[in-house]
Amino acid sequence: MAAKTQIDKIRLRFAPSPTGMLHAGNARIAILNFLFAKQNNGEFLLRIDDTDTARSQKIFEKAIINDLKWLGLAWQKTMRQSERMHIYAKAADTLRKNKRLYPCYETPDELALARKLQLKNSQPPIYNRDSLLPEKKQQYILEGRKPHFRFKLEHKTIAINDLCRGESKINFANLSDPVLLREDGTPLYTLTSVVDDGECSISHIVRGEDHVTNSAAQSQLFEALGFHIPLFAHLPLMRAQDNDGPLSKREGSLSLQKIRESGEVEAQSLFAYLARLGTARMAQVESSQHALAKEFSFRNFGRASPIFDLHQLAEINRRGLAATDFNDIKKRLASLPLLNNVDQALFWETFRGNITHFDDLARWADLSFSDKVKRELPPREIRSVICEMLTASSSKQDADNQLVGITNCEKFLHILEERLKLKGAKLYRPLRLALLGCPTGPEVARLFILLGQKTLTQRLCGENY
RNA sequence: GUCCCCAUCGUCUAGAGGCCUAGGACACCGGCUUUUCACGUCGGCAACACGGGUUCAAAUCCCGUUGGGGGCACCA
Repeated sequence: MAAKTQIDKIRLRFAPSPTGMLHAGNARIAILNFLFAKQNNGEFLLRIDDTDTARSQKIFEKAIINDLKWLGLAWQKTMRQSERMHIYAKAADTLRKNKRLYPCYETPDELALARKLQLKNSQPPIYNRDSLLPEKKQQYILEGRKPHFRFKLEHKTIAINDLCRGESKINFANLSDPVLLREDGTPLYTLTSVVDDGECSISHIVRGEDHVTNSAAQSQLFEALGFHIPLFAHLPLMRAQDNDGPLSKREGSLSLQKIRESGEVEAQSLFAYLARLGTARMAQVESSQHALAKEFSFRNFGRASPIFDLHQLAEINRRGLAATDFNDIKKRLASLPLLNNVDQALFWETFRGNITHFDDLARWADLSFSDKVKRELPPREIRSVICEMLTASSSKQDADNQLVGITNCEKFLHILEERLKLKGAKLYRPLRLALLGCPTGPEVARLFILLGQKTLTQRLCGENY
């Protein structure tokens, strides 16, 4: 028995169905699988669960792969269930031989009606195994019906150990025998997933708690097919902020593609947020994949379903950006307008602490370098002193006071304070309005360096000075 | 309807009977620092859903109520 759960290598998978866009909830599950595999030097596989040919689309598959790459996930192998149909047929044969697969003849309408009736009578809507009755079966066959096939669950009660939820009991009498083959002979998820997980020796199945009953039924299927049963971890589903229901059932605003295209969140920030949502470390600053993998543990996660909070995410994003090195972002910086002739490293150093989203940089670039921005010259008394000083500092004789380097700029401003007998907002607000046309922003000394003496003189003293 | 899971500050959570007049992080508010934002620092606001038990003692255990999430497809 011990051998049944023996794990030779940690191997995880993320298995989306290409029937729509990935949303933040899917991404979280993908990330958690990835991190656990990474932590244990295991493998991480991507499996496209495209057995539902009516709903699966190639464009969704591409979008999913794009989204996962954007998030920074990497995987060893990509599989497609549509390419493995012969393998599922073989597995079905095995089950038939073992008398675990039996034909059923009810139509979808009949089944739906039966469920409705059961609910009305306070009964759980469980399949009643009518097709197992010889006389019913006989009658159905005489009617010329084509069968679909169900897996016969053993009706027993077992204890399941879930890495997230701990021990819980499951009574199989409360479950319907799952349909494994459609009337047209094509296999369903319950079968294909187990066959693939078994054949790939998946060690851990990490997914949302909407799968708990699936996992129970599938554990019997793993056994019936002679596979080791993987370890299971079912995480509480994320909820949306507006409490408008679970993410797993919703599309739209929280689709990864939309989040990505909005440009409001860095992939790394989203990754870190989703990796820790539901744990007590949600807002930690250190967020490299390495660090996240190292600290990962299923025990860290609460059992209640957490809310996806955009404000919290924005805060993580802001702090992440403030800590980002120029080298890690210079490629994207180059795509911003107005920065062609600008020292971009300097620009980044100047503004990285003043942005929440990367796109905020466009506004700072505009305020810094655009001719169209309205800026106000400082009042005359400030202007006259500062312009005198600027002229002096630009002369070669006064090399000591030239506006090069942050120290010199700070020194310059302190002298200005003393000469004008002005401090704080009284002095700096007018300077800001003159330099950027905006009363807030980075240190004025930094702006001095960024703008350079010529622009500085123009904006503080006017064109004709 | 039924089965499973859950219930602590605005948010994510710590808490496995006395260490809890409930801790942390983020947000928020205020002081300091300061040249604005930020960073830093100090402080503040702020929660055990409700009702019954059990116990010398309950956020913690039990029961009920209420509330939330999930499952109950020829979807995945």
